[in-house]
Amino acid sequence: MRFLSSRYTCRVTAEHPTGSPPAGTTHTAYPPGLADQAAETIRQRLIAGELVPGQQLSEAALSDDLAISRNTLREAFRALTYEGLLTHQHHRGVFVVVPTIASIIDIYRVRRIIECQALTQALPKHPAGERMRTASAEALRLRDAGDWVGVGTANMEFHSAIVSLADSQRLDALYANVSAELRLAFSLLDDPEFLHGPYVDLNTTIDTLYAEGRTAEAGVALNDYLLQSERTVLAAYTRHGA
Amino acid sequence: MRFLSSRYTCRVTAEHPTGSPPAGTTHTAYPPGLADQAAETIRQRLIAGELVPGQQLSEAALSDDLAISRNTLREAFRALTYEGLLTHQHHRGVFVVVPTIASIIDIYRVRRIIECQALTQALPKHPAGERMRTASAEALRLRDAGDWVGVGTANMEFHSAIVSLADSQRLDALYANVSAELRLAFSLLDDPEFLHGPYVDLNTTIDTLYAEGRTAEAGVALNDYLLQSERTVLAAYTRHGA
DNA sequence: AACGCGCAGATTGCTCAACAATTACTGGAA
DNA sequence: TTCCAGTAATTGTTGAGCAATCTGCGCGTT
Repeated sequence: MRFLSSRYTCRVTAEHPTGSPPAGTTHTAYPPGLADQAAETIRQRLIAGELVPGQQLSEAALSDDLAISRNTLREAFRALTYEGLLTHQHHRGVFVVVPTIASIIDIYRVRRIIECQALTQALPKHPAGERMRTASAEALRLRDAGDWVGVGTANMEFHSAIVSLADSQRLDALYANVSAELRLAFSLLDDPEFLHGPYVDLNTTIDTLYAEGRTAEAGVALNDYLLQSERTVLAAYTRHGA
Repeated sequence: MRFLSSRYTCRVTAEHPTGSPPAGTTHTAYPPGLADQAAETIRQRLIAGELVPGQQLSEAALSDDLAISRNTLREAFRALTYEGLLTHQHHRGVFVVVPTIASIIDIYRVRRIIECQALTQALPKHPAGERMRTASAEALRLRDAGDWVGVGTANMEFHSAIVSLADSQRLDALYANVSAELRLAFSLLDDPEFLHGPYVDLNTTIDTLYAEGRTAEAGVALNDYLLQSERTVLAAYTRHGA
């Protein structure tokens, strides 16, 4: 079957001589396409809590609801599975991922390695610094307003900004996935004040440390931050599971 | 459309009470399924050089060649696109990714952050240490045999082992993707001796530093290693592109 | 009552054929 | 040559359909 390889139209397209799509962003073209739209819809239903961890997603029901064909929905499933939000069991169907202790530990391991390194090695005056500032300020504001779920999203934006200090599309994409998966775990715990409240002040601390150019100190502060957060989440998880 | 959400069979399956598939490994069940097989076949054709960067993959031709339907092939495309090996342009088709300077810089940025941190924070006597040892020995052996492409794969295995020191499935998966993409760039350059030769000895150096528990020194050595490798690759790339 | 067995019923895996939408190609006309 | 149709080819998406597999239920046996 080797000899068949010449069958594909082997024109090395001159359209993207060295350019080609960034290969690290959306991976899809400008008018999104139904499969991508469906994936986005499912993503938003996940963060809205309409789909809960462990729930099965029936192809027939969902394709009917989204008004797309089963084949198209399957493509969306494939994408979301690779993002870590759904699992696919052969001949059984796709399910919303249920976060485990192991996956939470894994996620925090990833976060410590990437976030701390990004912060420690960050260049001063990086554009993402502004994102950090506004996110931490927003978290502060929403905490005083009692909007704990808003605090959660602001927190996530803050950490996403930290990762983007590293200037890597691939790390940004990984973190987006990891972050979405962690949100699933939080939704399972259902105590946003306890999960997000204590870290608002730590955000501003890290924020100002970076602004002052003390990135090394900011890095260790963030490490402590994440270790504490991990302990909290795991404690809540085991308490909740019992 | 909110009220429709109850239409899906909302049984929280008791089959994976807290377990569920690891969610970080293959994402698919035991008998792989045609789409996954097709994705694997395409992957191997990529590393075999049968598919070159920039080449278009026609749905009709490939589905015919692989003896699967277009829809199934599309699922495979979706997967490979998320792995960073293919790009998808709306209404134009899928193409093998052509590595750019920017993507190479990005990949090395990821590698420095993850590999160095994994090595620096590595625990002693980690099982992956054995993988490092055998991989670096294999690279040494293959270099003396003049098998430079073999040296390349041994090198990749060595670095994959370093990443697995961090004990994170997600980092392992990310590194697998990044590594495959980098292989694409190497295939474009087509000078394995120049690209892999100089690093065989550095592998053993890092290897022994880790074995002696001097992880900090190993980490900085790896950092220099990667910086040098990046310079080499970028130089070859610009030379080749001109 | 508990356990195993087997048979529908439902769901997934995959294929095929078809059509709309878009892009690529080809052949003139200016 | 350049521009601009018109045509061909490819992708996007659908819907039906069938085989393979899983699920659940009833039934008989112990």
